[in-house]
Amino acid sequence: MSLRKLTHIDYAILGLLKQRPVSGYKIRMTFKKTALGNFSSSPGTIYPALKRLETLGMVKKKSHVSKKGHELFTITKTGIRALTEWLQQPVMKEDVAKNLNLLLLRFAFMDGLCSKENMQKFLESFKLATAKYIAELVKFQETESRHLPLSGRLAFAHGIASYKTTLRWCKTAQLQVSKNLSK
Amino acid sequence: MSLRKLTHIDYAILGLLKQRPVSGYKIRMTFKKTALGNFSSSPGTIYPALKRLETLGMVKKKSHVSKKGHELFTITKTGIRALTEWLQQPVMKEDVAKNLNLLLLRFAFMDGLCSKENMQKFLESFKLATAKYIAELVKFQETESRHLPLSGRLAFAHGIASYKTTLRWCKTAQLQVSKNLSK
DNA sequence: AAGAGCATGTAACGAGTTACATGATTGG
DNA sequence: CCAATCATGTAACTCGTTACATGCTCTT
Repeated sequence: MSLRKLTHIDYAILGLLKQRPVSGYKIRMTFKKTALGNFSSSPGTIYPALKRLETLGMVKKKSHVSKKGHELFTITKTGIRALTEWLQQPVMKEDVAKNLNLLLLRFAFMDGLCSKENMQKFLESFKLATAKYIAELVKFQETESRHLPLSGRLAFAHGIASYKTTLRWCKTAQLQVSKNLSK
Repeated sequence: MSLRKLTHIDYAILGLLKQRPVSGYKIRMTFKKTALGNFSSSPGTIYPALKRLETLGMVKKKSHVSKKGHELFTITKTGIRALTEWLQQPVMKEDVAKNLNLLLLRFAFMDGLCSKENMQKFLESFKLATAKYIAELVKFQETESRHLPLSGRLAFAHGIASYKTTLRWCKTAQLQVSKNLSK
């Protein structure tokens, strides 16, 4: 029911509300001032998004704090289900290439919603997809890169270095999660 | 005149056309299959964008290759001017936080349009902005990070590692450009 | 008492997505 | 000759951006 697909911001909002109920303004400030800053914090984005989520039954107003002009939003069971489904979506290689931040956001939200096993599964497929993508990039570099001007080659090299960092991160994250798992 | 601001895709198209005249379809395939894949390659994006750029006088059809259904586009002087201005925009710290790829794209396009001195200036401010941003992230990590769950902390650590890689890249890029400058 | 910051909203606009539609050319 | 790929385009829809508008609350 109502599997109308949500936008990235919708999921980011759901993830925030999962941690604790907050107001629209708090959400805006979070998007503005924290590392989640790749999302728009403008009122014209947040408030319509909250309204959308409300009509979908994924968030609810907790209005007994009715100081007028300070409305807390809570995530509903439906919202939690949608969020969890999103978190457990398989890691696609386009995600690695185009939406890396989103993958990290998904991972960040997993605590408390996904089992450690699911987190491990996520990290493993993340790692594989990243390694595969790096291989593609390196192959391109070997064949085509000489035709690029210096700045182009350097920019391309940044991409490779960046994904290698991500690959290393996957491995350390796997270690950390498994350590946490066993204690 | 006509300083109506262009979108990111518009600039990406201009940058491609600067290298050599290509068809709309070629542009689509480039966005689809190369590392520029963060841009949409759908016809509903590319063809309207080309039309927009054409009415702005930034690209022109080179239609003597009129095999019907294969129209090459060329960049005009106006287009080159707009592209160059964009490349020489100062590096803002929001760009580092939100549009890193765009900064790299700008750098990739600089060869042939900007002087080596301008490229050096770009890299220097890029490096400073990145270092500043890393400092902010580390500060946040020290104060707030303990309140985050494990997956949140790890995701945050990815951000820091990633920007450190970018910082290192800035330095090596500076070296490469200066080497190239002296020969 | 005034101004800064908190807090919520709306309306117009532009751009990207999706889906559809068409036709030419090449390869098996 | 049929399918796949090349190649271009359009229309409906939704979302995000920008700019505006309102009112409360705290501090100085």
